[in-house]
Amino acid sequence: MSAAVADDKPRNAQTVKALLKLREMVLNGELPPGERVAELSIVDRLGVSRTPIRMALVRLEEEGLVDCLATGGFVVREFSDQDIADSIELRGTMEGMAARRAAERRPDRAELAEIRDCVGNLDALIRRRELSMDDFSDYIRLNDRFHSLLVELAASAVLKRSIERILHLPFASPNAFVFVQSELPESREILSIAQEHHRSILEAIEHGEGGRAEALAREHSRIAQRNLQVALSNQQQRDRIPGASLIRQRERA
Amino acid sequence: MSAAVADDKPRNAQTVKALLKLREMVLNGELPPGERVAELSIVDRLGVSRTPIRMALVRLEEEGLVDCLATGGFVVREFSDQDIADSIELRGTMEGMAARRAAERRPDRAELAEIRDCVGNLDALIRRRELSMDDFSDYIRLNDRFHSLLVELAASAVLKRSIERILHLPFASPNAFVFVQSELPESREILSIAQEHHRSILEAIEHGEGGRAEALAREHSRIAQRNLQVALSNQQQRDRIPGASLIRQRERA
DNA sequence: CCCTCGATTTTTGTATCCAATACCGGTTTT
DNA sequence: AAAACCGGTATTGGATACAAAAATCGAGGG
Repeated sequence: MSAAVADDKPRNAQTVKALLKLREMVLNGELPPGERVAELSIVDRLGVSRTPIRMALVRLEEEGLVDCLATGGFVVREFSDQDIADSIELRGTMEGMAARRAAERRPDRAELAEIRDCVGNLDALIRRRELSMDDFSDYIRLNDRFHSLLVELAASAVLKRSIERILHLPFASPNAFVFVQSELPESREILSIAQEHHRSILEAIEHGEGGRAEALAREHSRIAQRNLQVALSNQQQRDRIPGASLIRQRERA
Repeated sequence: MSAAVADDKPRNAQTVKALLKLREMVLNGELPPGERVAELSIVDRLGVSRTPIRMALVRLEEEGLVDCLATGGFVVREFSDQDIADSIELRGTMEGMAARRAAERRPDRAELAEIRDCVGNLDALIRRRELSMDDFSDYIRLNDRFHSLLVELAASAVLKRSIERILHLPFASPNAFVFVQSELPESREILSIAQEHHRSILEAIEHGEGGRAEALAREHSRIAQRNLQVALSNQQQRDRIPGASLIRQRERA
């Protein structure tokens, strides 16, 4: 019998630790945009040697979170509002392709079971009278699941990789701005619209309607675009710095 | 006066050397798919120490050319014919987005000058009676340039990065299969069709017709799909191994 | 004959070491 | 006073050292 509990110590523990921590530090602004990332300063902060930190930095550079300085070393990349909007649009485009591919593949009932279940759960969630904070985190989980399953249904490894990579960019994830909705009076309506999208995307896939599936997935990503706009104007009202980062708001999520 | 000749010795020369060489070795099959990449074996072959090799491998893993083995180390990734087709489709999708974005941006004459020039040169090239091998390499250069400029016109850093990354995948580049055309009797006709696409994509951008530009860019990528099919059936005729790699053919390019 | 187990030998992941060079401040010079 | 110069420090890229894990291979047992 296998005695292996979840004591999974990956062989490259230090590197993944550095990668996860550094990514988090960049995303939540602990390492401000434009700041040079001195490896030594990270060494004391994380307690791992330079080597895994450098590996992690290379990965982050490929992901696009840091830039490789010509003179050597890395700086935290600055993301303009336009960059964030572009990421969302690109995600929408690629998820559109995924939806079309899924529809054209004509998956059978078994393959569709999970995503149907997911949509069903979302339906049930939305139907509740009041939406507590727990409900919102459930929503985020289910929403994430829907998007993952959609990509899975496209059955394309390269598409999957490309989409997953872009999700690491700041605010590109499908629910990066759900926390904005949760504060909006029309929150429930937005969720209903999104859920209507989910349902019809699934329907289009079931019917093999590739074009419709694609168009809907793209339209779906516009919700994120709108939430981004709201977040930006909220922030603009709060402090008068126009294009500044959204990091503060995000911490509440 | 600046005495600096092109003695550009980048600070990280070893790493880029390892990256370029390793990428080439993977792409031309010197490192066959499925083979584990032992760092030591690379050390003697390239004459650089493990550290830069390791960096390069991490980058290649992010690019998708090698996979990170759960047990540790890297293996050359296997690309199925479907993977190659998917890469082309994804490139077409993203270039479609680029074309639409370019059209919606309404670039002015100055911004369009280069791509117009490029299309003009392509026109002149196609009009020649006979196409020599030199002409074909000119075509490849100009075609590459057209696609780069298209992405440039979209003015989206994140889109640009995503497209450039996928171009590193095997046979994903816009002219990966032009060498197939060059052997085909209908070669000239295919080039004409492609050029017609180039012209109308530019026209759509000039007129601000985003949807048309997108549709055309996508259609344009179908040429690559067809060339892939031809290459595959060619190879299937030659040796009877169905899904085998296209590497042999590529070496002639 | 095949399978299992164990010792040997690679190979990896991480830490450290070294040389080169970019950065910073003070100094000098015009 | 401003700009160029210079020297010291800090930091990076690359090489190496070392320990732990994994593949390899052979012997022994079923």
